Amino acid sequence: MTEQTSPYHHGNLRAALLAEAEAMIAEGGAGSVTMREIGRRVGVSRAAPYRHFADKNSLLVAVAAIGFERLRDRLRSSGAAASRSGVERFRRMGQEYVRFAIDNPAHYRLMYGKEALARIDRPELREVANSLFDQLVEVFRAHQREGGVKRQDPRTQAYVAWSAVHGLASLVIEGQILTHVDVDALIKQTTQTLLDGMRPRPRGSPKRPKA
Amino acid sequence: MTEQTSPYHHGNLRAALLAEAEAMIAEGGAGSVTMREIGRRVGVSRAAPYRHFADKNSLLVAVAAIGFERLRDRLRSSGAAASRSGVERFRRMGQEYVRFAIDNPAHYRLMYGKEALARIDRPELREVANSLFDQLVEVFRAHQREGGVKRQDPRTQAYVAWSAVHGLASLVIEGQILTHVDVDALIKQTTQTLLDGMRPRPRGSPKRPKA
DNA sequence: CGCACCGTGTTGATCTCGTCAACATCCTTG
DNA sequence: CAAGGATGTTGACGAGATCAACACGGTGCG
Repeated sequence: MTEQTSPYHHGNLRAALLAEAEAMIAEGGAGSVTMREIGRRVGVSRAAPYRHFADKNSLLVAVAAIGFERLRDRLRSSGAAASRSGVERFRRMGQEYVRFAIDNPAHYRLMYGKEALARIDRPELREVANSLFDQLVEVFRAHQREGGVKRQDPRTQAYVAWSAVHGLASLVIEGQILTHVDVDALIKQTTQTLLDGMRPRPRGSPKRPKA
Repeated sequence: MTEQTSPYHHGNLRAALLAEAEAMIAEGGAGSVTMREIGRRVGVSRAAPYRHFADKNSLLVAVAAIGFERLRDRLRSSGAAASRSGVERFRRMGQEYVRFAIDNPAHYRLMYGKEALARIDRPELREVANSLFDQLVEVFRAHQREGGVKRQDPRTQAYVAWSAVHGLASLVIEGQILTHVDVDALIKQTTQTLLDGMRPRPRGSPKRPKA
């Protein structure tokens, strides 16, 4: 396996390209990714990548899809590892979600940036993103059974929660939140607000407090 | 003023460039913007834009800044026009915020996409974005006085709310939310959840319901 | 065993871009 | 009216995305 004599055929170019692309994204953002440079780094010619990806966009879509899978798995394991309490589990997942974005800002941006990935609808992406969402829905369904949240369409709840964590993650990695702010506290505040806002009303629900 | 003889000097190129750039962004996204094409459309040479913007990125930053101003003003007037009730005002603003993004997806994306705007920190952008945020903080401050929301750092509340609406807007324009979903309902659900989650506890606050 | 074929790589060539440099126009001001 | 600055123009570069034609190597068939 020790191909020191640079064999004509790489052996596993596709995987190498994906890995290199991911590395470049982490280093300089998706904008710094170049088919030529990727080839250079992997040690192949500029056109070689085209044997594995129709075009640059396809390569980026593949990288983005990998990101979704990774995020999904990370949330899955963090959810499973959390204590039994649905609340705690929810909190934990929210935290992991934002952490993932902070740990991989450029990759995260790519995952959600339609701009970077041309405007075509890529079924592959939609699919893996949906599997992430479905996981969230499941959490709410379970949480409803525990009585922790209001009984209503869990998908709506999932969308609201997803919006909140994705929004926070996005604002943080785009530098919109002042640096001196305690992000962890903000995450907690966000998940807590969501939970409180979705908590079932004891009985007669006074829509307005008073004013 | 009817310069039919294509005068050597355009007269107001800078403004024309900004307008054209914005139009191109609306049409094909920020990625479709090209210095050469902008010049072409406006009727000047490819290098002319460089007399008004140091580089492409500067032009885009200027367009993004305009977007923030517009969004800020839109929120301002929608807030002012709303009924006196802080709750209603808040709801209205959230709705306007998401609507703005839906009405100008590519522009909105540009505003928040560090990727599209190189990674440099542009003070101009930060400033106008902050003025938007400050406005939100004010709303919470006022709402606290009315007793509509918990008394705590209003900036934290503003961040949480901003995250939620920005996240929702982002997911919608990136196509992450299934098309058949009622976005307006989702907006309402989001603002309501936030309000409920931030409502002051009557008295002894039972952190956990029971389980 | 020898060869046609397919999957992979390679180099050459084309087209679009961003941007800089040198030069042309105008307008304003002294 | 001439100097100077602002605003435009064309020519030239170098980087990139791709496509086309051609080279390598391993495989399966006769």
